[in-house]
Amino acid sequence: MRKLGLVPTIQRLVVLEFLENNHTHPTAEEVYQGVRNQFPSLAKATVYNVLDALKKAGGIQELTIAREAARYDYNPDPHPHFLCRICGNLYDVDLPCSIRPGDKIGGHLVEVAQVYLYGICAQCQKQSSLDKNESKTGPGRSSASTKRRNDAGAP
Amino acid sequence: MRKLGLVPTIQRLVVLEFLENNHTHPTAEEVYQGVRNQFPSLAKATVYNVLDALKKAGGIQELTIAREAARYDYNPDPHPHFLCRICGNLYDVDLPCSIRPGDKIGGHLVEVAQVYLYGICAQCQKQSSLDKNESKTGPGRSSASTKRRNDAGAP
DNA sequence: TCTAAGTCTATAATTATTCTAATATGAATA
DNA sequence: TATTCATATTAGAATAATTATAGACTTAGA
Repeated sequence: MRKLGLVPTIQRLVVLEFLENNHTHPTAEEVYQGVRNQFPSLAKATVYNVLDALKKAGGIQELTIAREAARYDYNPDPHPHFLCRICGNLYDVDLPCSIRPGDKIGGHLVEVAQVYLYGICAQCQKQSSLDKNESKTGPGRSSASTKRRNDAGAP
Repeated sequence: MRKLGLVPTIQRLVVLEFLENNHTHPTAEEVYQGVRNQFPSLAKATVYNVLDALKKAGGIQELTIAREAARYDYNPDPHPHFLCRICGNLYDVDLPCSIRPGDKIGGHLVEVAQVYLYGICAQCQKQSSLDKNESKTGPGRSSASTKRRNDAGAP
């Protein structure tokens, strides 16, 4: 925490630890809910403040992959992300990126580069083909988890 | 408009025409303001509906490059975008993209791929070096246009 | 023209995020 | 250790983008 140039308060440590243990790229709200159990006095504004401070210090990164809410990644190094429009899960993706901070493109100085992919994740593809087979014999059920909203929007 | 499978209402035509003539990637609010002059009865909800319909029909694309508001691009073909954190302008960028819709990455089916770049645009770099020289001789002035909010946030 | 389906308008509601002002805490100093 | 100052936290209100709702209005096709 000190390496980031931040005063190491208990709130910051708790939030950072939560992100360290939850690589699901939670929203600020999800961080707030997840941390409330072990730290009920934590205010939601503090979650926003802490996430912002950590982001600005380079300890985490913020993802604007979905319009509804920002998501936070414990890993501050740039790497592509994949958002499933069925289940809403957000995955890290391993791909080489041709653009680096410091590059100039069309005269514009690049400081941050984000690659966001949208589609159907491996698990939901599998589920959807299972559902199709099921529907030949019995009543089907939705393959979509309702963990997050259902139509996580591709732009 | 019919090619998109949409009922060609006057509202849809006016919004689409506005985007055709304004390649600045406006927000829904900016579309609304820009169209009000020639069509004062247009409701803001209609702007959202129309933009959503056009997006779903594949006539335009929605960009979630900034957390504050979605932006809309008359060109529905995927291509990288650059957001300047000084002036807030959003630029199209010409870069080959290695990922195509239909690709599978780590088992995930990619339908849409977005590349978002954040930094300082060519014009603002120039302006900032001008300001530095100015400040040696006289009182400086901010180089930042206030056209949009000033700290268009990189994630 | 008549009708059903789809669209538009105005307004209210929702939701993520930011602001504000008071309080509390951490770091530096006497 | 007591004091001080800057910074952080809290709770709640405020803001702003977006979505939902309900009724009026168009559009396309018979």
